[in-house]
Amino acid sequence: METAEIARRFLAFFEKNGHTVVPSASLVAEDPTLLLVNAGMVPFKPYFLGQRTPPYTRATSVQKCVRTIDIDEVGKTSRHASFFQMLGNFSFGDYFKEGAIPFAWELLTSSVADGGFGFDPDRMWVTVYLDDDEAETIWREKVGLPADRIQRRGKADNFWSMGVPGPCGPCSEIYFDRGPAYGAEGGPVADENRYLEVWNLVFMQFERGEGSGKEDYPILGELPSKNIDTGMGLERMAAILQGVDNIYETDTLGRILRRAAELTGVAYGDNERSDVSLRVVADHVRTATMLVADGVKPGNEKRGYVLRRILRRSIRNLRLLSGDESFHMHDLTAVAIDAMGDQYPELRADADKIHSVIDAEEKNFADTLRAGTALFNRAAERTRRSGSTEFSGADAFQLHDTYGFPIDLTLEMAAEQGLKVDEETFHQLMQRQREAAKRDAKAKKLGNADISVYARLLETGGPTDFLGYTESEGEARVLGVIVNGEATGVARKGDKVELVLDRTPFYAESGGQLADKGTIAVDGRGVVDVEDVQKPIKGLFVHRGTVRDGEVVVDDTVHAAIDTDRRASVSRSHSATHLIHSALRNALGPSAGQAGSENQPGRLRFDFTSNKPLDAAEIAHVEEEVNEVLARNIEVQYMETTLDKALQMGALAMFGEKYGERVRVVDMTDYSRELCGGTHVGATGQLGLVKVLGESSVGAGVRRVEALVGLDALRRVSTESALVGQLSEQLKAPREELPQRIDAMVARLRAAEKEIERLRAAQVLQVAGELAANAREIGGVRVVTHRTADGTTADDMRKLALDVRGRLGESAPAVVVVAGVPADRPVVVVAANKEAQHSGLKAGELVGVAARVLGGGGGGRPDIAQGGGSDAAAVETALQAVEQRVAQS
RNA sequence: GGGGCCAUAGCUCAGCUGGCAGAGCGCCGGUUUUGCAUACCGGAGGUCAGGGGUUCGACUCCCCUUGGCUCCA
Repeated sequence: METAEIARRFLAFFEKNGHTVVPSASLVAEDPTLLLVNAGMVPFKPYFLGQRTPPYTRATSVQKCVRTIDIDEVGKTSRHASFFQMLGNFSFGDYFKEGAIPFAWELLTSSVADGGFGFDPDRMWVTVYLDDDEAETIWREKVGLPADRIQRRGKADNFWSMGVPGPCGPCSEIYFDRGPAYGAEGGPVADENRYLEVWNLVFMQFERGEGSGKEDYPILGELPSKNIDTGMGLERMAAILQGVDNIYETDTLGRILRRAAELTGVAYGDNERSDVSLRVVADHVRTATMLVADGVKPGNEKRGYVLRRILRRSIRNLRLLSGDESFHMHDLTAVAIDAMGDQYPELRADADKIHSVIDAEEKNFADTLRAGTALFNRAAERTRRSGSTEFSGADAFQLHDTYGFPIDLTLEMAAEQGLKVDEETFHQLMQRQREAAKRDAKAKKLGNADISVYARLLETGGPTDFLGYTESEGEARVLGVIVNGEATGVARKGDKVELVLDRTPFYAESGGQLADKGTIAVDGRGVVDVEDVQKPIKGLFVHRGTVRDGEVVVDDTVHAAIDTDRRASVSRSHSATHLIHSALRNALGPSAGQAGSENQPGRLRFDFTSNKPLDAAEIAHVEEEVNEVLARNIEVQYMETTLDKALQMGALAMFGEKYGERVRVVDMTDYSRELCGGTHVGATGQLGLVKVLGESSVGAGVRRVEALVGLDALRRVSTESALVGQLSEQLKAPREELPQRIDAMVARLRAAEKEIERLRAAQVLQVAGELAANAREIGGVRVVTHRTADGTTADDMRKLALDVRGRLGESAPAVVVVAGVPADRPVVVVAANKEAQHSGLKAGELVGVAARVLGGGGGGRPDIAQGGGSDAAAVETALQAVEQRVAQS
C-alpha cells in the first residue's frame, strides 16, 4: 500500500467517525517555544493546555514533523528519520479510552477491502501503564485481545507529559509482531525490534505539577475534561505494509535513495558504509525539500541552521559516495518533490523556488569546502614541517568552527597524508563552545518568549476587531493593561504600557507594513501615546506606548485615534510595493518572487528572489512602468474570499507564508492582484511619484530594491537635479556631457600624476651619479650622506639611496644616508651594501642612530631601513651622527 | 542570543615579529602555429572595504561602521 494511500485511509476512517480533517500545519511552528513542529499534536497544543477553545471536539490529521535530536542515528537504524509524518486522531473532552482503543483496533485489523490496514489480530500486542486497569479491561473485554498479549510498563515508557505543569496521563501502545526471524519471543517488553510499535494512544487524564525530569513530578488530580492524543508514524506503517525492512526502502524515500545510488554509481546493499550514506542522503534531501517548501532558508541561526546542517550533511555524503565533487542536489530534490507531490501539491507549484534555494546552498558549500581544503593543506604542511605526525585538535577545531570545514573531512584528509588528528582536544573544544553558548542562553533567559499573558487575553476577550480599513478613530473597551510583561490592570503616567482593546483602528505591524502610531485617550482621565502595535499571537493586537497623562484601567472606555498623515504615507508605500512587485515580475518573469518588504512612511524596501543583480536599464524600466500605472489612476479594490478562490483568481501569495482560510485580496485591475492584509490608497494616482533609489544584495539569491514615494520621492528628485545643475556649472559642461567630461578629467589627472611622478624620480636620481662619485672614505667604508630638497617624498629618498648604493658596487663596504623633510617632519633612509653588513654596519641600526637625533625612531632590514622624527632642524646633525657611528666601527 | 574569521588587481588568493603591494588565472600586445587550458616574451590593471586612533612610518596593531563566511545554542 502506498504511503499516500495509507494517509488517505487514516483520515477517511476518522472522518467517517465524526472527526474534522485538519490539514498539516507548516513545519515552522506558531509556538514560539519550538523551532520546528516535532510531533503530531503540536498544532493542537493550545487546546490541550486550555489556552484556546477548539472549534471541534474530534479531529484527525497527518502532520509533517522534523526532529533533529538524533540526526546522527539517521541511516544507521531502520527507524530514525529527520522528517516524518504523524497520523493522529484527537478528542477534546469527547470520547476517552473506551473510544480511542476500539477505533485504533478497528482501523488496524479491518480488511484492506473494507478500507482498513488488514493486520492479523493474532500478531498484535499492546502495552498499558502499570496501574491502568481501565485500559486493560477495554482491551480484553471490548476488543477481545487475550490477556497474555497485554503487557504493563512503567512511567518511562508508558506515561506521557509535556515536561511542564499541565495535562499528563498513561499511554497504551500497539505493537505488531514481525515474526521469529526478527528476534526473541515474549512481546514488546522483551524485544522492540521484533515487536514493532505502530501506534501510541495517549490518555490525558491527570494534571501534573511543577517538577524536573521526565518522571519526577507530582500528580495533582484528575482533569475535568479528558483528552485523547494518538500518534502513528506514517513512514513506519508504510514499511510494514510494504513488507520492507526499513523506512528508507518505502515508496517515497526509496525513490530518492535509488536515484542517489544511480547518480553516484554505488549499488545499494554493496556495503554497510555506503548504505548508511545513501540512507542519510535520501532522508536529508526529503527533509530539506520539505523545510524549504515551508519557507525556511539556509542560514546561521535557528531553523535556517537546522536546514543548513541537513543540506550540508547530504552533500557531504553524496561526495563520499561518488568520490568526486559533482552536484547532484538538483536532481535529487526533483525526485523528492515528485515523490511527496501527491500528498503535498504545493511542492510542485513551488518547485522552482525550492530548487533555487537548495542549488544555491550546494554551490555555497562547495566554496566553503574549497577554501577549507586550502586551509587544511597549509595547516598540514605546518604540522609536517614541525616534525610532528599529529594534526592538532585546535587546528581541526578552527577549521570546523571558523571555516565550516567538517571534522570527518579533516580526519579523512589527514589520514591520506599519514597524519593523525588529536580528536580528544577537538571534542574538548567543541564541548567548551557548547557550554559557553548554553551558559549565555541561560543568563539571558531568552529563546522561550512568554506569551501566556497574551494567550489568556485572547482566550477571554477573543481576537481584536480591526476597524482600520475604514476608520481612523473609534471608541473601544480596554481588555488588558500590561506593564513589564504582567497583566497589572492599571498603568499610570510615565509607565511603558501594553494595551489590548476589543476593537481598534490601529494597524499592527505585519506583511512588511509598519504599525500605526497615535493616541488612546480615556475621557477626562488619561492619554497613552501609542508608539508601536504588534500581534504577538495571531488575532491579538497589542498597543505599545507610554502613558502621557493620568491613568488607564481595564474596562475603561477609550477613544483610539491614529496619526492619519503617517497612515496615509505608509499606505502609499504599501501600494507602491505592490506595483513594484508586478513591474519586477513583468521584467524578470515569475521567478522574481517576494522575499520580504518594509513599508515606512514615504519609503519602501522590497526583497525578491533573483540570482543576478538588476542592471541600470532594468531598474529604469521598472520605475517607468510603475509611474505609468500611477498616471492611469487605477482604483484599488478589496475583496474578502477563501484562500482557494483567491489563488484561482491568480492573486499572488508570498512563498512560505501562512494564510488563514479567509483572506483579503488587494486588486489593481489588470495590473496587480495580491493577497494582502495591509492598508492601501484609494487609487494609484495618489502615490504621485515613485522613485527607485537603487538595488542591492541582501543574501544569496535575494536582491533588494528601495524606493521613495510621493513627496519624499519628489524631494529626492529635486535635490539631485539641483546637484547636477551645480556640477554642470562648476565643470562648465552641459548636463548630458558630465560623465564624459569627468572621465576625461580623471584620465588627464592620472596621466599628469604619472608624469609628475616620473619627472620627480628622474630629478631626484639626477644627483645619484654625482653623490656616488663624491663618496667619502671613513675607516675603509665608503659613505654618502645627502640632504634632499624640502618636499622630496620618503619614497623618492628611498629610491635615491638604493640607486646610489647600486652605483657604489660591492667592491668595498658602502653606506648611503639620505635625509630630508618631505612635509613638516624629517625622514631618514639608510642603505647598506652586502660588504657593509658583513662588517657589522646594518642599515636598521644606523637608521636608529639618525632617528634618535631627530627625536623619533626607525627600523627595517639590514640592507635598507627607514626612520623619522619630529625635529626638522636636526637633519644635518642626524647625518653627522651616522658618519660618527660608522667611524667608530 | 554567544563566539571565531574574512574584506588586497576582473576572478581565486598569498603578503611572517609594522619598513619596496605580489602570484596564478583572465585581459591587451608580440613571437610561436597548435592533440583537447599550445608555448615563450612583454604590458596594462590597486583609495589594500569605509572611518578614526597608535607610530617617524600602517595592507600589517587597536577601536568603530558596513558587507560577507562560519560554529554553538
